[in-house]
Amino acid sequence: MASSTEENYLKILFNLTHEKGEVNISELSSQLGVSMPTVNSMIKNLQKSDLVHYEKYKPVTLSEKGKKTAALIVRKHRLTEMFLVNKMGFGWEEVHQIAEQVEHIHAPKFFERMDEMLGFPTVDPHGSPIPDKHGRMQELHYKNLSQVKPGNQVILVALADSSSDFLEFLNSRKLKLGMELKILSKETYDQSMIVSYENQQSETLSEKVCEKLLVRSVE
Amino acid sequence: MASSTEENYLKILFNLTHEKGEVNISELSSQLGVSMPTVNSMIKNLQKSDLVHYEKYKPVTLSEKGKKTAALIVRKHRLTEMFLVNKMGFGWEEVHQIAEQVEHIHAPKFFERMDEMLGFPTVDPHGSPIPDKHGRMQELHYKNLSQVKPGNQVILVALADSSSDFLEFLNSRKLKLGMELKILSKETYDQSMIVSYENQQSETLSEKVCEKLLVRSVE
DNA sequence: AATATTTGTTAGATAGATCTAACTTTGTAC
DNA sequence: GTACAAAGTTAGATCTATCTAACAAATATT
Repeated sequence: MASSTEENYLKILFNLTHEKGEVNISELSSQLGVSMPTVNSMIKNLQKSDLVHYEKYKPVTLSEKGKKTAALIVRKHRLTEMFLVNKMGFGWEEVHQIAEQVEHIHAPKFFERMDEMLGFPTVDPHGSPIPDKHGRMQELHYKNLSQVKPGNQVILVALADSSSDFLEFLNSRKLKLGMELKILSKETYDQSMIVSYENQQSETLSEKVCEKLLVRSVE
Repeated sequence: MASSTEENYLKILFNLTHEKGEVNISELSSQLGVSMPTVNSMIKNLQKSDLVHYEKYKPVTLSEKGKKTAALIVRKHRLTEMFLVNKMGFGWEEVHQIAEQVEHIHAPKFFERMDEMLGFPTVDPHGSPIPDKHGRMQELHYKNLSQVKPGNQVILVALADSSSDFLEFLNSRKLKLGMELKILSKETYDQSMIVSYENQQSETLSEKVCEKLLVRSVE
């Protein structure tokens, strides 16, 4: 069984694979906050356990076994976040650090009970999909708000950044998942957007923010 | 901050101190499932961090700092067990292994929320006291059933053994905390007792079992 | 009291996860 | 296409938590 450390490598490998497609040693190194030689030697371990494919100087990829293992850790993380928000009254900006620890607990029944109590959710509080108990995750490819043309109306369905800083920013602007957003205009100079929502509130959102807001069109 | 390993040493030290008064290296060794030299060296570490007092060939004792640290770990363990039973529908025989992992999570708010949701319980599902958030634990000194004379009536309030084997045995005899028990007779040969309870059910309980059932007199 | 048993200690080895320093390979830029 | 920068690797050290083997102290037994 993988150690917590190995589980973290697999999880980050899984997330980076979905975000950027390719994962190299230096990216892992900075995401994990450890030196490159450390990553290098750990990747060799994971390779010995058939969890990753690796060739010198090439990007690292998860094996099928590694993908499944990683997906099940991500599942535990996201179920935990959902449980903390929906059953324990935490704000979405508070749950990441806790889930980061709970995800390493080995107790299938514990997570099955969470799942049941939550009514088998398919996404977490940040709109990220929750892999099923076999480690299968539906790939969701949403547009981000910065690609939407002024005049259009969309629904905020997920976030490309779940850092507490960003979540607190969204709280301060009363932005929540599920909201209908109307793009009023876009500034050509800095790509910032003026967006109105819900109770006619309207806000200016920088390009940096718009890129992290994932949306789908209103049917 | 103490590692999970150190936390386990402190917790077992705390529990053994309350159960047996004195704690020696060999007892720790068998309870933790590690060799005596390992315990010896870890105790020296804990001593450096002022968590225990130790002199060669003498029993180990917790310092004030160690007591508090240990009590807070026990608090997390017992709150978790209570949460699993009362809020997540687990049986009392299933929760120990899970709590064993959850107790090492560093997230004060997580346990405060559990505490609130549970209505600030003072004992866990096995009747053991839950230390408060300052690490203070009320000492409960219950009699055990084997010391009760035939003819008397008592209430089952706690267990001196929370192993799943014992808990499953209690399940099979429908024994639960809070039940009123009447001692009908005691066998002089093997100290086994015939006890009746609730719906007039009556059972023979061996001395070994009676010693693990903690009771108080009916007022 | 002498001896045997249990308990505890010391020394030295190992495995996991990390680091720094030094070197190599790959990719980029002029 | 050489040269520089970025990315990756190797070697060797460190720290934690563990082990076994050998020895020493304390306790129990006769």
